[in-house]
Amino acid sequence: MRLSKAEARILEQYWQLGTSSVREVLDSLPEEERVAYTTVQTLVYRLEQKGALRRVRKIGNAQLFEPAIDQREFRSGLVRDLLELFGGSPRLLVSNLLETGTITLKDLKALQEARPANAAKRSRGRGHA
Amino acid sequence: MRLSKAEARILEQYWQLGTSSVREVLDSLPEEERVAYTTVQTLVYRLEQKGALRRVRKIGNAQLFEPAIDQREFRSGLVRDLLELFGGSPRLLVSNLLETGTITLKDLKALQEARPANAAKRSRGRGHA
DNA sequence: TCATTCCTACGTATGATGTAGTAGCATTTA
DNA sequence: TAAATGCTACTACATCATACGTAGGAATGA
Repeated sequence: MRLSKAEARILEQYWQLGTSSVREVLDSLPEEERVAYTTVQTLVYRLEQKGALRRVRKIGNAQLFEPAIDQREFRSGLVRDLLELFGGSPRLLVSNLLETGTITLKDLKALQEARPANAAKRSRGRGHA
Repeated sequence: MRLSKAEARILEQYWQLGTSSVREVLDSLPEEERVAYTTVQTLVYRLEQKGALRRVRKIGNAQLFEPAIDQREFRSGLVRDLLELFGGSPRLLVSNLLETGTITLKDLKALQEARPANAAKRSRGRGHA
């Protein structure tokens, strides 16, 4: 599933807010990103069509939606796509982070210590933040 | 500068081939990605307009192009964009790589050892792998 | 030189995306 | 209950991206 930038932005809000209406999402956007109600609505519909949101129930006549995909999985997809442009090498990607000073060796060390060995196994099946 | 996926794909070929013609790029694409000559041409033109390629000279009546931007810089831009969707946290990004098993602790260790401390300074002005 | 081949310039078609408007039903409220 | 408000569903439309076709000029070779 491929989401556009604007769609991803809305989905982000849903992850942050949890189940909510179009209106609530709109209101949650910072001033600078404010768009028309129907613009958000369209994006929400497209996200629903793509299976990224699902409608859960109505409150009054407002339809509530909630995320239907996991943020972690979504991000993994993004990373996967990006990796294609790094010749499939995650090490090149991390190298880039290091070279541009985006991340430091200290950061890496911290990550390693936070994740002693069995890290990979943890990744499935628990609620997200 | 923002490149589409297809454009980025063509630019990749240029980085690999160096100075070359539309025809050469087309021929260099693997079977599964083969498209029409004019499709590549369109992409090359757009890349030129965006300043990612520049025309260098003619051989016969074929125009030769070469990359006008650095692969490393380009990738950095991509990573920067991606990071926005990780709440700007490179550590979250690397966490994701670890959690999905895309990269291992061993990889990280290797990277760290390959780059003792002065890593950031090395990043400019040498050819890539 | 004349046919063939190749390249360029330009144009077309289609689908995705960003942004928003309108009509009308549902809900709330005077 | 009738007006006001809010939400949904549908539509509109401009722009971008992908992909390709065609016309015609340049180069090549017989």
